[in-house]
Amino acid sequence: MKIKVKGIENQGARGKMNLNERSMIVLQSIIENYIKNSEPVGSRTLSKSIGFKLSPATIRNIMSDLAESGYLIQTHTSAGRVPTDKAYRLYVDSLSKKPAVPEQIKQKLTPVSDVQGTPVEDILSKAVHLLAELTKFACVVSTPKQSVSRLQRIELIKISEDRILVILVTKAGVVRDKIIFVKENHSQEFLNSVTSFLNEEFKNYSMQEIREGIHQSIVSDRHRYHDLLAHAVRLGKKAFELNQPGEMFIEGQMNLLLDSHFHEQSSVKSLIDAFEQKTEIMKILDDSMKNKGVHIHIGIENDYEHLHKCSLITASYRNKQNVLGSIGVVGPTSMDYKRIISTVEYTAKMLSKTISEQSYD
Amino acid sequence: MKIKVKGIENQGARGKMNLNERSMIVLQSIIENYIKNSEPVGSRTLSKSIGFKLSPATIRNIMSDLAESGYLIQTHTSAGRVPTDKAYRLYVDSLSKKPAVPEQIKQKLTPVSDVQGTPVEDILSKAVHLLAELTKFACVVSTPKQSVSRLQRIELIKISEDRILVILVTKAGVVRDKIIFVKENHSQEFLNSVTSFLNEEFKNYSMQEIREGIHQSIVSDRHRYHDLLAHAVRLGKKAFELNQPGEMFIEGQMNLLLDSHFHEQSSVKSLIDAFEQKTEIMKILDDSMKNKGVHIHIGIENDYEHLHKCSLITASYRNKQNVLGSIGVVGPTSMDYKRIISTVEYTAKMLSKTISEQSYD
DNA sequence: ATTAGCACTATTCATTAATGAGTGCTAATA
DNA sequence: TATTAGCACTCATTAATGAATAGTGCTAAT
Repeated sequence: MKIKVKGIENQGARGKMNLNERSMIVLQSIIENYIKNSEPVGSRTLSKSIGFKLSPATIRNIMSDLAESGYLIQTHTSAGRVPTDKAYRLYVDSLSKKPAVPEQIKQKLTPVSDVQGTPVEDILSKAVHLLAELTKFACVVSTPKQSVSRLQRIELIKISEDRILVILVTKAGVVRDKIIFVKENHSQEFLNSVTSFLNEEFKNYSMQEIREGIHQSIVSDRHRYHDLLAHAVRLGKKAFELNQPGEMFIEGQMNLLLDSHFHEQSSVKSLIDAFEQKTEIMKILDDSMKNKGVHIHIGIENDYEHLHKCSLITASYRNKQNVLGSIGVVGPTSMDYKRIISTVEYTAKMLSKTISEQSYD
Repeated sequence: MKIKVKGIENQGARGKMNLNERSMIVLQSIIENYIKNSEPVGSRTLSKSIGFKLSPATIRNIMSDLAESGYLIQTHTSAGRVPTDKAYRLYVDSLSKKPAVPEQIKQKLTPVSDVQGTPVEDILSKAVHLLAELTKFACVVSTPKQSVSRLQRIELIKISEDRILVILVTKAGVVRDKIIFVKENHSQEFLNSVTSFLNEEFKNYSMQEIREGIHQSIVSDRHRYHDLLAHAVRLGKKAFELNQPGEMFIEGQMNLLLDSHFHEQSSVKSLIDAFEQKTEIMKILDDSMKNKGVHIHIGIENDYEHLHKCSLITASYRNKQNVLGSIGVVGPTSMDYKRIISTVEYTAKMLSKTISEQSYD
């Protein structure tokens, strides 16, 4: 009892603020050590690897305090200590300035911007592939959100008596096609009139706006062409209906299995489920579109239970007008945050740049 | 020495033909046992599980012969026996008639055919997903080969001053879009003329035929429209250039890692490489389009070294006119061939049916 | 031709003991 | 008062041992 109290007093003395500078450095050192070797780190090892001189005994005291404040845990009594999610959070928050992107990574990523007239999907797929190769973790990227994409062009092509091929080209350069079924047998000429009407009316509007405004439009313009309008609206409604729930490309799942941090069976199985589900990871990607910069979700911070054992680093990409989607890395909580964060950030930047250059405006 | 010879004589006596019927049954029994439990099978176990009465000793003799003929190997002296690739080959070749498809599998696969106006890619992706779920292995499917696809419709859409969006719709219902860059600033009206010329000229021809014939065409028709033709050919050449090297969807890679047969690290790593490479597996899928029915590649039979530890079961799918691509399963050499073969076959059939219904003709 | 019996072999499993990395506490030190 | 050295203690990992087990191959009997 007495002893416990003394320990707490000690901690109180050292940590007048949230954490005294020295213990902060120790914690940082532990984290970086653990990230590197993925093994619990003990006081002896640390005493050597740390910058300045400090005996193992002193470090043990500090560690003891850190453990009590919830930054470290022990897997068992006589083992070294392992950082908690709380520690990682403190660590990434304290990363003063984003570290420079290594030249090597920059070079590897140049192929992303080296594309002429490539479909956006291919660019995304290339980017996520490279990201997986660089980070050695699983990576995901969401395709541009249809709802915020602005219309560049719509085209209606008669395919057969009852089928019309709808082509939507967005400003971002995404081409979406879908086939709609109709009862009436429209001529291609008629479809052309509808097409040019829709193009005039809706160019530059986002899909969402179009979907919401398509009724409005009838009302105000009712007088002009009568028959045309009725059909145009009917076709337009079908054409602009959102069909895809939003896609996601995944790469490098395998990397996770070979990773030393995931040697436990259970957490791997969890992750597999998470990737099969898709929706939960998609949610995180969508969230990441709301704010600028890199987003970091560490272990337990994730709502989704299957992601409790891993961290996600995400960043959105955009063209000149809009935020389109986001790209991210899924790895163990003990990933090399410095490196991953800067890599993700840089990749997203390159992606934005490339897609912006390809956009129409 | 004497003994060895005696063994060979024994084998000779039993196997007047290639393999006497009884040893065939024993081999079959061993294989099925090993497929089920993925553990070396011994004479005692077999003596019980085999249909008719046969003492362990007799079975040992038979096994010894089979081992000498290269159908079985032992991992070590006092272990049971394990079938070789040669044995699996004999086994699948002797599967007299394709076993019936379990009702359960049929039910699971009905969703594939339950699609109205869905893009072919989505159908493929759904099929391969279901196949992976059913087989619990990794599954692949190749997208319809562009070169054999027949043209239903081509459309040229002016996107910006120097960019034209090309839409190719094939009979199979695949919509391919690509953007081509041009120097001249053509009007949309002009593009429309080119479009209808190309459509008239090339409808129902395969992409390959079109690519080969596009020169021919100029020559014969030289007189008709002059200026138009020159441009049409130039644009057409660009438009029909094959852009994609042929895609492939992969699903269920993770299944392999959880599989009991792949407990060795090395073979998993090999497979990962094989999937990253893609080209080698693609080759096998392409090969499978040349002949009807199910194709089976067992372990060492594969040219590609990384696939030596696994088997591939593939089958092509088609629409009414053409073989379009193929779908397949990648699993351990000790997979349940009966089940997998029939499942792949049935899936391919459903796929063909579904796609045929969606084809235009 | 088949089988029973026996000697022999290699794996697997549990037990034990030795090693070593690490902690916590106390007492000495600067 | 903060730091450090020293010591007892804990627990995981490793290696060694031996018993149990599943399997084979050979020989002799049926």
